[in-house]
Amino acid sequence: MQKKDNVSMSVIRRLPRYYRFLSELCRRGETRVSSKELSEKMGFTASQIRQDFNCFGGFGQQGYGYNVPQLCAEIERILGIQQLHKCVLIGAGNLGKAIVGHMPFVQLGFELIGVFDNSKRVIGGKISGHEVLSYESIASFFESHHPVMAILCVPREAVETISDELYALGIKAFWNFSHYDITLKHPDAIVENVHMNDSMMTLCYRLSLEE
Amino acid sequence: MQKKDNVSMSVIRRLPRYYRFLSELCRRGETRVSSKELSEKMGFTASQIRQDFNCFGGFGQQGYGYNVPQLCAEIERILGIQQLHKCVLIGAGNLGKAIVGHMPFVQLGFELIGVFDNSKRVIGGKISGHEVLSYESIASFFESHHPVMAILCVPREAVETISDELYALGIKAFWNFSHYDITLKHPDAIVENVHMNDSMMTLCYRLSLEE
DNA sequence: TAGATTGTTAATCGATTAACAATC
DNA sequence: TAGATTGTTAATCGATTAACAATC
Repeated sequence: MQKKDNVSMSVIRRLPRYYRFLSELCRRGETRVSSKELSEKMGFTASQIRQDFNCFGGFGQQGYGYNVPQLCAEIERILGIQQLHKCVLIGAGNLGKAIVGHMPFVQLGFELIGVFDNSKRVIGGKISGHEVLSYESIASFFESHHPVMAILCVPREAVETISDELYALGIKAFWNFSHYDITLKHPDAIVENVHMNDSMMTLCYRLSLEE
Repeated sequence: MQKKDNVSMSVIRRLPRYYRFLSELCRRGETRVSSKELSEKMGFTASQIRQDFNCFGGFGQQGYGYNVPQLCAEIERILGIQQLHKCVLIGAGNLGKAIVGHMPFVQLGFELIGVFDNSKRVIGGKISGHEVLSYESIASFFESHHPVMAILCVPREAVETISDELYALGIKAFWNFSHYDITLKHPDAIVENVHMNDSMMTLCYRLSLEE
């Protein structure tokens, strides 16, 4: 039942994966799972799985294993998914549209409260039920709504300016897709860069290895 | 000048990042850089940087540092970026369009040779200069063109079927975006899943920590 | 009780960092 | 030559795995 307070990033990054698997088991109505079964399904070792869960407390029962819905709920709680952090998305191009249309925000702990663009062509239109607002009005929007996270889907040239502006307006975290190869740096802000370029180059390397 | 043949994935995953930084230095006309300078700019330790480069050979010169264009070229060579692996993209929805329009394929070591969809509405149309082909014709396309990598941008329900089909047709690698939370498993295939969901949940966790 | 499986400690493995001799 | 910086070995650190006592 001990509870580490400095859980390593290696563990944290595995949590969403556990959550995905356990949600699926839950959905199928499974009630019970052992670290051994999970290890076979997920490709981690049983030992690692027990270690990971024990960073947060003893969720299992000797001789039985883990209760699926309970474990699932615990991980959901640890991830803080019930909190619905308010977020905005900047850039209603194809990538922005794909994310607005297909990201299950609420299931991931977020609430999308605004979509912004600076192009007259799209402002005022709707994507997946969200009206596209003018980026020019974003300061007053922040004053009244206080979003904490911004998803950036804007062109390369615009990233730096926009992230600076949003940071000044008090945004706490960025999820940056914008042009695949920038590294955002803002003191105190949480930045998650989705480096598509890097991941594709890694793929290139691995293909090259095979000749 | 020793050359490890089993370079760890931790090192490989840093290579694209080195490449991005060095390309930028190159572009600016810098000719020389030391591991110390790089460490300050990139946030790795100088020691790690030297270790990393030395997995592949001695690219530097004592007392001088590294020659920027040369080092950059070496990493490009290691990553195999000049090889232009043929790839196809499946699914010409918003995500597919964003990727076709904005991924600098050639710079990343790939050549996009076909875009496929199964919707009559988009087949025959063009996105960023690429004609959208019918998914039904993909088998014959494979026979004549032999792509090695497939980018999946299709709905969740379609992922499994499509990946099975392409694997049977001889595809060697998948870059799977399709619905953010599937884990593709094909024996022998190289699979790179872009888990947007997971990355967003990690962000949620970190935001929750801050209250 | 016997069997199963956790929680937890100890051992191993691998990756990062420090140190320094080699050398430009 | 003196100063700088690599290449490389050794030390440290952290993460994973193994082992097993606790206990359901």
